[in-house]
Amino acid sequence: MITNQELANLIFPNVTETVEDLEKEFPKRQLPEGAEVTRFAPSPTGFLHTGSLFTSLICRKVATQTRGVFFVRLEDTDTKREIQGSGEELLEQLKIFNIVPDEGYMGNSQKGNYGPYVQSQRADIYRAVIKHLIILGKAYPCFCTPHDLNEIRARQESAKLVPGYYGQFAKCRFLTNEERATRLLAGEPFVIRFKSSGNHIRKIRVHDLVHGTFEIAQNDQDIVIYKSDGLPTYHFAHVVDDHFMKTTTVIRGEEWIASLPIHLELFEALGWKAPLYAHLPVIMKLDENGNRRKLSKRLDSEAAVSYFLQDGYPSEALIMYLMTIANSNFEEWIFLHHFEKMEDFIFSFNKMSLDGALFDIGKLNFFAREILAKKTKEEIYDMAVAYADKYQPKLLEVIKRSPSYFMEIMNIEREKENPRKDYEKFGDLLSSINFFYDDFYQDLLKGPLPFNERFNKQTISRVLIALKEQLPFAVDEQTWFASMKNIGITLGFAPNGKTYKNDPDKYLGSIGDVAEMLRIALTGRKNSPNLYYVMKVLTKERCDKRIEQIISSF
RNA sequence: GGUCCCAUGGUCAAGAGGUUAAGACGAGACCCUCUCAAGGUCUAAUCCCGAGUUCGAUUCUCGGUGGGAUCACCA
Repeated sequence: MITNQELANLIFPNVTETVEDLEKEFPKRQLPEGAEVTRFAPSPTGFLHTGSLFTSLICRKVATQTRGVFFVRLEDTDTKREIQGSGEELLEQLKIFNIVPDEGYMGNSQKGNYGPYVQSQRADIYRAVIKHLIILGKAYPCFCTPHDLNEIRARQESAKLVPGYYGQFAKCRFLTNEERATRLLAGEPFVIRFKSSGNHIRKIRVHDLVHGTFEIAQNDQDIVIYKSDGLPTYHFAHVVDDHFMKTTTVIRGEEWIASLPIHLELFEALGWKAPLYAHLPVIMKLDENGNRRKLSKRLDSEAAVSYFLQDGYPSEALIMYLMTIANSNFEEWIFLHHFEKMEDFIFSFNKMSLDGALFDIGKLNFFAREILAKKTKEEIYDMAVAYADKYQPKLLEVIKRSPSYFMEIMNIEREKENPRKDYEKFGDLLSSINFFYDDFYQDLLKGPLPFNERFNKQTISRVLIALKEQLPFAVDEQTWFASMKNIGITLGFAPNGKTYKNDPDKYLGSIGDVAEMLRIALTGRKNSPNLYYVMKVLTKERCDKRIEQIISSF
């Protein structure tokens, strides 16, 4: 007769640490009343997902608000899917969004007393707990091959039964310890399964911070907790880690609700108190058939946080947008606070909507414009340089030609009550300001200029020559504009659009046409910020040269 | 398919047993105007369906429908 203890020793001969030892090693945290311990637990399988940013944002917020702890744990038990370096990348990207963990995995180091925070370094801990479960008779080795498993599944499907490894189908749970030992000794590959005592006919009540209380079927699957590669599965690692790391609130995506009964049963089997759970709605996207689906990293560029970084969105804009999804009262709050100090907003789980929001890039753009409009020219400069340095060398080169010139450009109609709101991301900055730079301006001249065809070249020349005499370098905006108007009138243009429309035969055009000629001559395009300021920034020398060049090209 | 979650304009959504059913983004119109952006004013647009409870249901209950998530030695 082989006891569970003997079986456990046979499987894990070198594991001497017990669960009690571990409990001593990881005592209760000393934290203020009401402090919550949250965690973000990504797998290093690629770049940061927008949904993960959302989750980690809320984890950070909840911990900060309650003076608790937010830590990061790297879930790298799937060695096949692991992408080298992506753990560090994840951390870096979180930092860009001001989401910095208090402890845990920090990229190249680890911080805190509840580690290690990388699952592949916790093998001894998992083994100790599994050994404990085997001794308790709540876990057993399973020798079923993928082939066996497929067979079971096929039988269940044809009999229209719930698929899986449970009850009578869990063949290996009925093996005697002698049989187990014999096969183990023979070197048969195995996994360890949890011996479920649940029944899916029975329901359990579960509590969720977002969804409230609801009923769900008990788990009855003998899930794998220890893989043949010696690493735990997610379910088991979650329970063990969040227990020993003293997580109070597990905040994760809604896709985990279905496996909640497994986790709860595991906690119970180990005699541990389960944490609070908050299952967040997933961010959705409309597919080509008009159906909603979860943002997919493979199909949707906006699923990867790096997409927004590459485009040069201000990081605050994405966070602000995500906060509107997180809490329905946030938007009103941030309007009231003029898009500032969003860290002062108090997040609450019950202000969270229950169905996943469609990702709305238009709304993100709106926040981005608001945020950039609020920045000073110095801030814009710093942000632009940081962006360009990483993603757009050409932009960096242009900015560095003269930081002060760049700042003047960016400062047009900025320092006022209602600043311009035409920039939303740095990715398209260069194309909107390039005409301020002579080399780009010359490139623009290579194409046809968008002069109104109603006017011939003589007329345009006459207008430009006259205006050139009155460029606004010694006068204020009103004075200059009045003088442009006068020049226009002298040359046969109506003082405003209305006058022209009422009597189109009497005039060559309106003052708008005059301004347009000048604008095209100076900028190569029909739209630009206020001409007065554009000219000021360009300097008299440049304006003169450009006008002369246009006239002589006719 | 089983199980669970969800359901107010195009999107994000507030809302209470009786409301003209907020607000924001977006769209459209007008004003301002040298164009654009901004700003101002205005407009259009929503309670999934069916029963039940009730004097009264978009709100409560049930059923349907629709959408989503999940059913691995992945997390």
